[in-house]
Amino acid sequence: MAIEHKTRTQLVVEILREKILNGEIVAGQPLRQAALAEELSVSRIPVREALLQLEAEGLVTFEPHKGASATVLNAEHVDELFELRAMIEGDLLAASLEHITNDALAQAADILVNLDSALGKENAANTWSELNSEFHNCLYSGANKPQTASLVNTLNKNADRYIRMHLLWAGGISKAGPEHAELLAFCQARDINNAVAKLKQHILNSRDEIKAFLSQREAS
Amino acid sequence: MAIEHKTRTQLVVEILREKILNGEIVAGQPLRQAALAEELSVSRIPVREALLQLEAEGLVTFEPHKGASATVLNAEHVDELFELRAMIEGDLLAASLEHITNDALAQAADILVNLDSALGKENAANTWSELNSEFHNCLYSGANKPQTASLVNTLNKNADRYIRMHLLWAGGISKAGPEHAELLAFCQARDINNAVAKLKQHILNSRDEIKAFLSQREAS
DNA sequence: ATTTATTCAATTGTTTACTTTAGAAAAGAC
DNA sequence: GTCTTTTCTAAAGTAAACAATTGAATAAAT
Repeated sequence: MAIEHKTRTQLVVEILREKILNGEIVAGQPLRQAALAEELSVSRIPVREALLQLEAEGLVTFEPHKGASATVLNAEHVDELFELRAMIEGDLLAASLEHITNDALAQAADILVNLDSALGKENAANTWSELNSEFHNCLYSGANKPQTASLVNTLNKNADRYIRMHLLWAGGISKAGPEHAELLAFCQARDINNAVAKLKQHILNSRDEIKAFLSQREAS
Repeated sequence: MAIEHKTRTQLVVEILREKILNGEIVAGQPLRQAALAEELSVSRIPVREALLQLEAEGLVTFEPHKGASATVLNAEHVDELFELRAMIEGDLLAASLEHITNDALAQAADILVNLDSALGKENAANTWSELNSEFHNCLYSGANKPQTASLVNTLNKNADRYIRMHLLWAGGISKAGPEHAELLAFCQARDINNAVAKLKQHILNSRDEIKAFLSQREAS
């Protein structure tokens, strides 16, 4: 198999994205091109291109002549983001369940086992959110809607920031475990209506927990 | 008022976007950085950055070391795109009608008049699609959902390519005129359910017309 | 003392020049 | 003659140098 040559831009995107997701780069803090370039041992060009891509993903804002910074996290953003996700992912799940394979469902079940056992471990936030994405993507694998799927992944990268924050500070979305199990059961039964309803409820519940956490945090 | 300094990248984005939307740049045709740079009298860096932004908008695909090209237009793409639009714009309209002002509705009515009269004129495709966007955005102005609104605008830039193509070759979406009028009437009556249903029907009708046109075109 | 110009430094935007990659053409092996 | 290997070229990726913009600090004006 051929070695895949990643461009410096792609590497910088991945590094910066991870730093934003895990909170190492804090929201609002200016991202100086020269500083990042030196830190990562590249020139400013790949850094600029990476920042541009991250802006398209919604993780960064880029103002001409002013510079870039990680987008700020707030309650209104959560509201809109998670409602969008509930709507679009609901649609995607419905389309997927029409054609999903038993293999995909078995794989989802496997991921669920790892997901539950990830909570106590080292680096829980990172691995949990990664497995969580895998689980959901697995359930959507039958949809055959590439644009929608890629949109969902972009939205999830934004949601991920809140989910990791919440995981880190509050120990996790309390209802996620049982909700995932129930969701999978409805999917295995190909019960589209209940599966979609459960998924939307799952997303909106996490929205509520995160909003509650955020407003509590803002108060102090 | 201060003079707004647009960066070269921004200018290149606008020029290339317009060329893609109006078909001057044909789908699949490779976009050579050096050639574009010379044509627009800039260096390759702003061209690269512009291509990256257009990729984020879905108008261009960018493959490392291979180069960029305008994304290809096809029936499956239309299907997914217009269904996404129907769902998201429906949601946006519902949210908007809760708070929309009479001023916004009056403005929408004004735009509708211009829209109808634009069809016969010179450059009909460009002005029609621009006014069409304005009309829809006007109806969504009460939503207070900035992320959703910006997503809708991105999706519409993609849809615009098909709409302009159809406008140019087939003379326009046949039912658009009366549908717009009916939609506006429901909005003025603040009849959310009927307005949303009409909007979705309007979007899905244009999907059908465009798909019919595309498959007919592929045959010949 | 407050407001308006002016200078200056930090940072971004852009160009030019250099390096690397991918894919086609040419050369060699069988 | 077909298949592998090598060479070469066009294009993309990257770096380093240069130019332009912003906003703050300073100076001037009323």
